[in-house]
Amino acid sequence: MPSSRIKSKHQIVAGIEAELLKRVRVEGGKSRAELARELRLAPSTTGIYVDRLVREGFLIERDAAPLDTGRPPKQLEPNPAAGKFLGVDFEPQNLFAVAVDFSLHLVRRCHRAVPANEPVPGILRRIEEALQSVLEGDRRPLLSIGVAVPGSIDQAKGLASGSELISGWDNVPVGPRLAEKFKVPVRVQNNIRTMAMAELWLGQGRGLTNFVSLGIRTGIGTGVIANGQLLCGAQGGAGEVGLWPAPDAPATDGNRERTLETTSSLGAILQAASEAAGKPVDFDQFRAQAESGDRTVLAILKQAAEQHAVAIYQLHVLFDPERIIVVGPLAELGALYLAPLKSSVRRRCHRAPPELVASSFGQYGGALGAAAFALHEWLPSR
Amino acid sequence: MPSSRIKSKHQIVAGIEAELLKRVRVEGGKSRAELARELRLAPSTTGIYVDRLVREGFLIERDAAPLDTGRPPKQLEPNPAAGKFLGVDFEPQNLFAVAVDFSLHLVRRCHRAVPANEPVPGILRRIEEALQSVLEGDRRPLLSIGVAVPGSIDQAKGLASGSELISGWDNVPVGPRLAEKFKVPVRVQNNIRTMAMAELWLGQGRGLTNFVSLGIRTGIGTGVIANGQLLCGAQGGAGEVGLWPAPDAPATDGNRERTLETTSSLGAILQAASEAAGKPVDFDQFRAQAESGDRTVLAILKQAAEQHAVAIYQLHVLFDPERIIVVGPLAELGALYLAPLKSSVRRRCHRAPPELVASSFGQYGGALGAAAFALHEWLPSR
DNA sequence: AGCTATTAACTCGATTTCAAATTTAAGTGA
DNA sequence: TCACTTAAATTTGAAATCGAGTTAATAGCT
Repeated sequence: MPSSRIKSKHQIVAGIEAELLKRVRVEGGKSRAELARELRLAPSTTGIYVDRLVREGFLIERDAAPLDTGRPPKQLEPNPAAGKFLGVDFEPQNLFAVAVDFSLHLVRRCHRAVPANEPVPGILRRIEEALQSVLEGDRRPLLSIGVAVPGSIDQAKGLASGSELISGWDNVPVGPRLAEKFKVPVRVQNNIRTMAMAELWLGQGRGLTNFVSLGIRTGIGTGVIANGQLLCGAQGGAGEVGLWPAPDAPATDGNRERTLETTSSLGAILQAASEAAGKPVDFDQFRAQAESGDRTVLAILKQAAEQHAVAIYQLHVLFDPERIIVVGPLAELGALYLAPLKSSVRRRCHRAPPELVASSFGQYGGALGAAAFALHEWLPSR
Repeated sequence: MPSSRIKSKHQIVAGIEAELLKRVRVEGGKSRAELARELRLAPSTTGIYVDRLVREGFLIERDAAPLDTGRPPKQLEPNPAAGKFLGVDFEPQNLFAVAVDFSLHLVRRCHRAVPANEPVPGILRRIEEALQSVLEGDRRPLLSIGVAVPGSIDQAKGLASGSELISGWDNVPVGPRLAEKFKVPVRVQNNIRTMAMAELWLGQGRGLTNFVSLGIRTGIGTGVIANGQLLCGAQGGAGEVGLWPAPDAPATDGNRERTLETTSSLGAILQAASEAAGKPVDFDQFRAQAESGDRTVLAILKQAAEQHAVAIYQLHVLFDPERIIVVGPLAELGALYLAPLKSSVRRRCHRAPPELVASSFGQYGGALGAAAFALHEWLPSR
């Protein structure tokens, strides 16, 4: 494997502590011995770390599960009272925020609609306000905040740029601004990618090291986990498959180029449905019509699935993932959407088709992913 | 960053030694202090490691370069006599093999033509024979062998499978077979990916952590370096962009599907040129015709470049790489190929187009990459 | 020449981590 | 009840790594 970075002792120590906490969170009830085997550390060393984490209140010891044979292990659990993390997901029309405890269980959430064309300062204020609202209500210490926003992300500086859908979205200092207000580390990440994080740690991607999530909301993008790592690209702008050409798609209004996003995003789908109905259709109406078997609506859905299938096929042969996860409102339609999608993908594949599943998160996936991202990047301070 | 694996002490030690050697190889003349800063190790620790590597004959100390101020550092160089590595690249019609010394300098190479439809046992015999021929001629110890072959790769077992172009290419035990004959560790990797390795360590990708190489030979594939790591996919089958649909391409013979590979690989290009000429055209002839300004040939080239540009644009927005490198015979055509390619890519991009360059390796890129792969995976035995 | 500034390389006591041995806490069967 | 087995947790002495301080080697200046 090319140039894996060597870490200094301090980094290693913090990394081991973080990794221990992570493993206990992901699957509680582990013992020191089990962790030692998993991390290939000496049992004695693991003991030292675990003892410290227990002493500092991050882990708690439950009394021991019986075992067929041998001394029963003392089981470890994350201490929910150790602290909490916030996650917020902003996409042009909506703002979702969550608070999770130390074991990633949801403790609070909120949703706010955002007016179209809200200027950037207003957006930032609303993000702060939403975070404040999920922050209240318990006295656990706040440890870190994850923020999911559209566009390219400069993670080091906490800046967001270049979303086509928001004017003035350029070098917006999301990270520094929130860090100053809440006095904790803030991680900024693209919101399609945080949805992939949510899948990786809580959803359909648990235990996998190679998967692709295709997010279909106002725009279309992918979050890719390869070798267990999130792909961000050199400028934090990876995953913009919405810009891929879609030459086979039916023409939309003549001026715009035919891309995956202009022809087959949720926006494009709802617009097509609105045009067919002669009146504005929102997603709930669209869903209701689809579930009642409306032919026109189902045809629109199938048409879009056809386009998505092309992209999925391409991602499949490019990444050779273990699984491809469809994320976003369409995932909530179940077989109505997934069946035509799968059959279209299968038709294109000569070899084994990808394992294709729908996300099981609702709308809060992006915010949960942001919180999970913050949690997993967070290091127990020494 | 998700679940980075914690390493045991032994792994760390071997890893540090390998990393030190790597850095000295990539850029000679480094000092202990410089290496300590780069790896964030204590100078004392670095000293211990370097001393050991010098004692064991992997590094040699040159006397000290002057410095504006301060004690001049003892410069370190890889010891070319420490050992050598072999690399071999098999693609359906050709076999390239190289021997490199410990600092990755070429010491021997050879090329063999392989008859079309050569059965698998014959292929393996020819690979062994080519390796044997570059092995001879000096007495440095052989340390490891890298093998580049088409198809999906099971790296752990050293098996290759599933190339559409070779019948019977299924679970071929390349690694075990060569390991038994040559008694050294053998690394097997897909040959498009080894070409990316060659770029990463010796070519246009040096110093980058995010780039894409697009290889156009008999087939079309990509090798992607993301976060400094090579993407292989869950089954070692990543990068098969040759299977991407190419609906805009002109029709080839009616039966075959229109994919990037069927419409725009080197094979497809030469076939189109042959049809136009009414007689078989090989690449050297094609090249001569292109360089003499033959309109038909240039039109065929431009047509292909148009298709490649679509794929490059898609890879650009998907990976957000620092650079995209075109690899393979077409890269040798220089501006004749690159100019239409670049203009076509630019036409598709609304934002900044990718930095697009041609590989500077000749045909031995794959073999060199295989050797580099073996070298970088090799660990100084303890 | 002698002094100062600067950086490399080395030395050495303190700390971390390991591997092996020991202790602990159960179940099992005579 | 009491060995015997098994596996977790802990203890312990050895090996590794660190960080701070020391020495070495050079340039520039007086």
